[in-house]
Amino acid sequence: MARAAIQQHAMRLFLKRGYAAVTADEIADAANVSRSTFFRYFPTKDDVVVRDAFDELFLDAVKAQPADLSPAEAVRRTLHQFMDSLTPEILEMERRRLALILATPELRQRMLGMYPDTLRRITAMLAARSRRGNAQELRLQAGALLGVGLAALVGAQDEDADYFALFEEGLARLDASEGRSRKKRQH
Amino acid sequence: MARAAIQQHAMRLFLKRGYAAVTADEIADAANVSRSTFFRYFPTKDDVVVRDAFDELFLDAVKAQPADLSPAEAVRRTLHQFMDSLTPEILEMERRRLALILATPELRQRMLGMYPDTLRRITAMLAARSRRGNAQELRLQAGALLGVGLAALVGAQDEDADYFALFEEGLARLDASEGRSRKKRQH
DNA sequence: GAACAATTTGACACTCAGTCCCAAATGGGA
DNA sequence: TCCCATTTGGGACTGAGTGTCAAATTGTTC
Repeated sequence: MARAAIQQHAMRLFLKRGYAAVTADEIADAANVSRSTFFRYFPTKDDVVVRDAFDELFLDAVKAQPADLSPAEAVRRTLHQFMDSLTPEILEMERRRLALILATPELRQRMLGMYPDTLRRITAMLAARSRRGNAQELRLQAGALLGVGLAALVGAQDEDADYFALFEEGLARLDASEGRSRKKRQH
Repeated sequence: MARAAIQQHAMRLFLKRGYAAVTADEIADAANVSRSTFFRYFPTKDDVVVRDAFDELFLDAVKAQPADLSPAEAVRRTLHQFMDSLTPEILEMERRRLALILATPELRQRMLGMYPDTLRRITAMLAARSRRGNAQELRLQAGALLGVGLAALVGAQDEDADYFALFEEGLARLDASEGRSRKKRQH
């Protein structure tokens, strides 16, 4: 209860006035909890925004894709499934959350700071999917996927383009350049 | 003068007692400057460590590699040249700096936070080398290189292996998987 | 329903990074 | 020597994050 209230009010305030302009005290007040409680639920202010309920689900969904798909293709399909299955409201909220992160230096940095961890999780997911290939090889595949994500992120910022579209395009290219030795199905 | 003194004393203290345990005040004292001066030269405490004199040089050196080399191969060669040309003392200092960054969450995060910027600079460098290929394509190449770097970084941490060795191995693989359409020379 | 234990919450004080502002020092020219 | 500009230092302030301890809440057992 407290947790949800904090997150909700925090997002509302952040979106209205910008991340930096809202203090932890204010959020706590708005959510009717004390500052202490705020920091008990969210060790840092960043956590309120950056903590993502979806990437766990997302990785599980990729893991569940047919084993004969290349990593890039498996990610691409999962992306589609998510876009299709999420309600428009949730999708819209996620978009705004992502936009806030990208527009705020601290949050962007925080998200990028999780890359090593994300890479480990992707590596583990790939290992579960293929169960062949040594750790270093799998890490490189994971790094390639993250590299595409990063390129999409920067592209989205610099060209003011859609992140998901760029990401998907990048995945397709990655698939084409590395996936020649794997079977492919059509989408 | 002040700048160098600050950086020197800061590194000495960080390496001795750990990054978090040393305050900006202490560093300023040790370097015989005021706190204000410290923050005038280094906007954040991180900057003292993370600010890298080499990556500028490194990118320039990659840019100067023969244009018929693949990006991965060009980077690989530049890496070799640097390892060979730097004095052992400087190389050792760089290793310790990197080790400090990797071992310190704040610094690691800070370094990763510069990835978008690094990607842009790599993209610009690739554009200067090839002058063919659209922005998105070049960004993806840059992303691939950074992905390899990230994989090496994580591998170095998790397997307690040498970062540079892993990075080079990753570059070789990247070159093999993408560079089939380009000429190659032997090292 | 009272008494009790455990967990959650709040209040408060503290450290430290980072910002701002203004006064003192420094260091060249003319 | 005087003047100007740039560099330095000295507080004072904000806000994030930590630690401690007491009060409140909740659940349990008799």
